[in-house]
Amino acid sequence: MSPNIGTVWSDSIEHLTEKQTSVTAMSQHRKTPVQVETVEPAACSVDLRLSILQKVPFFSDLPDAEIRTLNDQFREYGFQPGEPIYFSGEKAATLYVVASGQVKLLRHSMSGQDVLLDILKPGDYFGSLTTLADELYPDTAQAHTAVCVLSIQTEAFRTLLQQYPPVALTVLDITARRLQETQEIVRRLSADSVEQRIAAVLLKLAQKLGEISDEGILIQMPLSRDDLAQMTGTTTETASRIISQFQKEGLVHSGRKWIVITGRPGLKMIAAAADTV
Amino acid sequence: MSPNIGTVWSDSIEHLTEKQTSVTAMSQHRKTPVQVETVEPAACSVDLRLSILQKVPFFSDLPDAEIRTLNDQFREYGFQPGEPIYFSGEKAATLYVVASGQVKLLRHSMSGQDVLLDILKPGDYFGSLTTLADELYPDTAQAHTAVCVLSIQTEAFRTLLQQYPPVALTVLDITARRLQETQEIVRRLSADSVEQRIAAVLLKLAQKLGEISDEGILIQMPLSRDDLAQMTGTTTETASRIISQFQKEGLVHSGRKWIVITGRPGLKMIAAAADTV
DNA sequence: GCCGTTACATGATCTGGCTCAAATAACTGC
DNA sequence: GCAGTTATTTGAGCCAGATCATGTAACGGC
Repeated sequence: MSPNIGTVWSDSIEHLTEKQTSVTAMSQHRKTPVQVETVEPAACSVDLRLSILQKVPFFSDLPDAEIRTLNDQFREYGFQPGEPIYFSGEKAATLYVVASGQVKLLRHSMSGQDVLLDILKPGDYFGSLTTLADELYPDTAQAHTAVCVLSIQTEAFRTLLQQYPPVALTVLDITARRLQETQEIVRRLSADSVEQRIAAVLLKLAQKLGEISDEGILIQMPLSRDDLAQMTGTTTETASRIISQFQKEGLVHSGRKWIVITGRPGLKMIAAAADTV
Repeated sequence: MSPNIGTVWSDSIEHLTEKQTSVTAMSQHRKTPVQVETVEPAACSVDLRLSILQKVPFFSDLPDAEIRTLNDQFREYGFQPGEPIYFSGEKAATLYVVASGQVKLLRHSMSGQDVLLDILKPGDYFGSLTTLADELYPDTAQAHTAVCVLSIQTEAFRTLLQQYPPVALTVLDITARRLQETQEIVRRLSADSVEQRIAAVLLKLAQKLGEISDEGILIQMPLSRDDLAQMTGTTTETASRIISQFQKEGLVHSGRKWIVITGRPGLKMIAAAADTV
């Protein structure tokens, strides 16, 4: 059997915003180039709430008036970096939407090893989407940066989905897409080397959170070797070694908790390479 | 941080059907105990179609009259074991439902290694659920046994979802559930040993396709060491070694392409064990 | 019932990546 | 600016599991 193999998803970076880095034009920086936005932890303004709800892909189809109504159904919460939003095993009945900042989604193992499933950005949803079975969160959500999240009871959300079929379809699309992406991760964990997996994750993050800087594509969030390791099913040490190697090869420029991609084509080669050459 | 860890999903086997094994009461069988149902490859009867559509979780809420209408929208196809239903990379615009038999869902890697994402049973859907992006199948669907599948154009299906919001919600629930399960696989691949992964997959398959026999729970489908390896991200040899070991420990009884679970509690211990004891 | 084919088993060897360990370097708070 | 803390780097040894190799047993076809 010789099926078509290939990357199916778009991998353009055209959407990336170019931000004028006022600091260190000579690029020999040692300080993090990541711009951590300091959010008032306990409240996002009403304006922010509305603009976020509009930005949530779910609701982008809805008329403004409807969104204003929805707005009342949501509550807002702020969390500090590292703070848990909910724990795996807790009773699950709430759906969340990231308003600002980033949220980590992770699963814990008996061995103590945590696996980082995803890092969510503003507009992404998480938590309990459906009123299934036993109603316990299978994963833990944790603030990665300072975040503001909007929340709604799962039941209320489902009523809403019944009311607006197009919204339900959009939510389905997003969930189906996430399933595809997660299946690709399964494939990578089963068939690719750690080096390939790390290259792939860097490219993915660049696509998702990348920002053009004078040196290359800055992944606009704090990203430690350990985060990287938890995302690729390896150890901190190995992640560190691989990043060092990439840096030697001129593919990335990195420091403490930040990475700039300087050789996207090279990383793509590595991520896609068949071992058997 | 010390979050709650634990199995969230129900793991009962109460639903398993008990089938009177007419063959080899003395259980020293060498021939496969798996009962391969021989289906007319190119056609499932109209009755079968209706009863399948009713069984599909999507439509179980719908009144019979509606289902009869739906029936016209579906076409049916038969496939022989090993035959591809669609290939990754092909243009995707069709949604399928398994009517009878089992379907493998897999992804290919450049290295030639295939990863088995799931084995679907009657009532399960696969193919293109949503009209997303570039419309290429990211995975390959292949008949595992002789199968009969029903198919509908993705567009028609979406129209249908718009018409029946409760159906859309059910589809969403199923997709969300699959996402959860796939994330659990990611966790296992990242954090568990091969032995644990194989034990877990056996239990999962037992829950899904198990049938009580006089010896234990028979996984009612052909299941080779290679299938097992592709599901757990290991090699055929290692899978074989682990099964041999399980057999020595009295946890399973197995032959060529079949496995009976004789020690469910033992397997559960292994699947759940923290390495650090 | 025999033969060819296809799974499966198992030994021997090799290695990518994990573990353990210890030294630096970057940030933070004061 | 200094001290303490936390992230990163790098080395050395080790091991689970991959690879390579070979033998054997089950099954299907005729």
